[in-house]
Amino acid sequence: MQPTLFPMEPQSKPQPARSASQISRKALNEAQYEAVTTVSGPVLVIAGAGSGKTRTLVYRLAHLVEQGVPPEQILLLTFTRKAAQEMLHRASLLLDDSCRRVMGGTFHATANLLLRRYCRHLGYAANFTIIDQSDAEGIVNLLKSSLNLGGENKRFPSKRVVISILSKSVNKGLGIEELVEAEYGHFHDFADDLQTIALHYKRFKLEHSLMDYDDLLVNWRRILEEFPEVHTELANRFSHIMVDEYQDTNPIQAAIVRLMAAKHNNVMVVGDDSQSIYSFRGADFRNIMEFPSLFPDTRLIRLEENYRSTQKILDLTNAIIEKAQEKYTKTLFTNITGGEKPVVYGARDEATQARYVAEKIVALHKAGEPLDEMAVLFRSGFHSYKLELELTHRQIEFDKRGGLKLNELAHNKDVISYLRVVANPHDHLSWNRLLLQLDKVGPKTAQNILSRVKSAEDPLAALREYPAGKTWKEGLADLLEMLEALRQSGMSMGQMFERIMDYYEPIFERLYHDDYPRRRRDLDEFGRVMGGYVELQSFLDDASLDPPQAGALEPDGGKRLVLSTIHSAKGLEWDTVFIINLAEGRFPSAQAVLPAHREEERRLLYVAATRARKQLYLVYPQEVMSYDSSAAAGGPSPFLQELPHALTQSPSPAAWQSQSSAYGGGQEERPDYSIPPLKSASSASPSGSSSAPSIKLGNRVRHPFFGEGVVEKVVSPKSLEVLFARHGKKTLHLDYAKLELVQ
DNA sequence: TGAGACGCTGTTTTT
DNA sequence: CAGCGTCTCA
Repeated sequence: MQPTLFPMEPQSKPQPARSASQISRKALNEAQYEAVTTVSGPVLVIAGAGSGKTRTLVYRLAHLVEQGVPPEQILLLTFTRKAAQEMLHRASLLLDDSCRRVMGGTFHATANLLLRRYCRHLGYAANFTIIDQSDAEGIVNLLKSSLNLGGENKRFPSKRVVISILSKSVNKGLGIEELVEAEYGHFHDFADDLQTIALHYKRFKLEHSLMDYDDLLVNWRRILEEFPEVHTELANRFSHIMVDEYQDTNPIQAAIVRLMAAKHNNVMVVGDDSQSIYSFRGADFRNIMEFPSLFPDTRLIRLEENYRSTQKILDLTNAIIEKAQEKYTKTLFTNITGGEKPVVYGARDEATQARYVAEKIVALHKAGEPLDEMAVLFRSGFHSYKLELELTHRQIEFDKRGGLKLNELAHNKDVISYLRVVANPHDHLSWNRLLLQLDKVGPKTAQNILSRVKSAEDPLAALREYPAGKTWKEGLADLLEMLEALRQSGMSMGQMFERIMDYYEPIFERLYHDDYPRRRRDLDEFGRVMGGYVELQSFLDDASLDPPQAGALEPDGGKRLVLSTIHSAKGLEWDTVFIINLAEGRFPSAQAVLPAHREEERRLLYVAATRARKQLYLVYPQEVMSYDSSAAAGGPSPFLQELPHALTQSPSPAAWQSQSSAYGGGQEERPDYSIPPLKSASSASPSGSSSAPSIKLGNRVRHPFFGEGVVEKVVSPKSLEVLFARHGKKTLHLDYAKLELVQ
């Protein structure tokens, strides 16, 4: 996360082609070669998982430059900034450093750079602040109270839902009313209020020079659509455009691509409809299929040979996607033979699952597998907590990706707010946060102060004149003094951090008195990241657009195991992949009830499983505890149950012996539970296998966690559907669940 | 009007 | 378990 502004400036003269490399021909298969060398006109590449998509993009990049296309005229849009940099790096190895001058990054980061330059056309000052989702939610909160909405009504959508509705409305180009009717029927009564909030939200952002993620895209499109001279300038500037992960773009991004390519029409997009996993961000996998209608005479190229996984893994992933309701046929094949069938393992609970995975990793590592060639993937950030404990105990180093970001921690947000106010004094969202930190200042006072300085040219100066209450006069003066000091240029980012901490430290300790020592470490880490920047604005931009992972110090070169959400694992691959918590209620996520959402969850599993080169483990706990240690869910995910049995194997009992757990080893083992794979090996807990007397339809049964229930359905000789009084309907497998008949 | 205590609820994924 | 809203007291 170094400051990486991509050069926008001079266009260099065409580079003479370096030695005509035959690189491409040999290193590429026929379809890849065609994709690399088709440099004019629109091209759509449907690239199956592991089909050498990145390789193709990298070679094409090098090929273009080699053909004499000035790197500055190439625009590479990727899903993460890291992906762009990785590709530019690899292209520069193939050819030379000129590849580095290609303009590349995410849609959002590129929008940011362009808008800093052109946003004045839209009435925005160039020092606008980019806000993240929680900032956006903060605005909704402010509006809710100032507009007196939702107050007493408990059913009013939460700020989170409000923002997702507003965002969807923007991304899908639907009116609030329309959208609410279509997708949020239960909020029908609030459609008007939502409309009001939407209006004020928009106004608030404009008045205070704030842009959210959607604004970056929408405003990029607007300057292209509404300002022909800007459109011409930009469309002329980029002669070649490439877009990666096109299946995860939304209609706005599609429009941007169309407009940016309007002059030269040399645009290649790459993607895989089976791997579309961002519909919550407005993406629609059908977008990729519509590309040819956006660009007539599109050349369609399919990459279908998989170079990543063994046939045994591919058989399973094909089976996963085979079940998809809607799919565009694409047959993946590989020439990689051998390997093991994917392993399916039902652990008793999360602790056992963590232990199993950790022990397996240790064993594989001992057998020579480098730690960084293994990864553990999961649906949601918190799914790995137990495993993190286990790994920490065993001193296995890991990197966690996805989940909490450094800039999402409240105390780091505080620090960001000071800087934001310096960069953009009209940012009332940040002002509000800072004012609330003053002792004796609450929401009312903060609003009063802000409404008075609203129209001031220089809010800082205006505040100094403000008739402060005597209880908080001093606090305000200190704050202003600190901000004034930051505003004087000449301070390095490191010095700014020091100055902020001088002021903030006592406030910080008061605010977070229970655990400020722990939080202090995050702040120091944050300060170090900040110290790496030269420019305040680029630090703030990156803090929103490319936030560093919490707890992940910059890589020290040591090889580490990777823990990652599936979303953050997109595009990556490892020898060995564990997918954990593949359990009912967790994956697919319990929230995914609509068919379309469940379909996306299935694609998510597909993405996860196709990350594996040699070995794949699918693991789930029989019981999942929720935070208050009641049973919440558990048992194999429906996705697992529908997979053909022949494609997977159970772990051999000898493969891992239950040693004393690193944590909770002494915990009373609940005698009712046997560890499934060991059960047949008779080492199961004593009373475990005595369960499952013949249970019939209509019987009352007792389950150790779910309590009492009635058998509703006998699915198979070994599995039942039981309706529990307190936990609803569960499907239980008699080999795993200990059920007692209740007389 | 602000601060702090208490009790209820709901819990993805990311730019 | 945190992040709400609600309630009470200063």
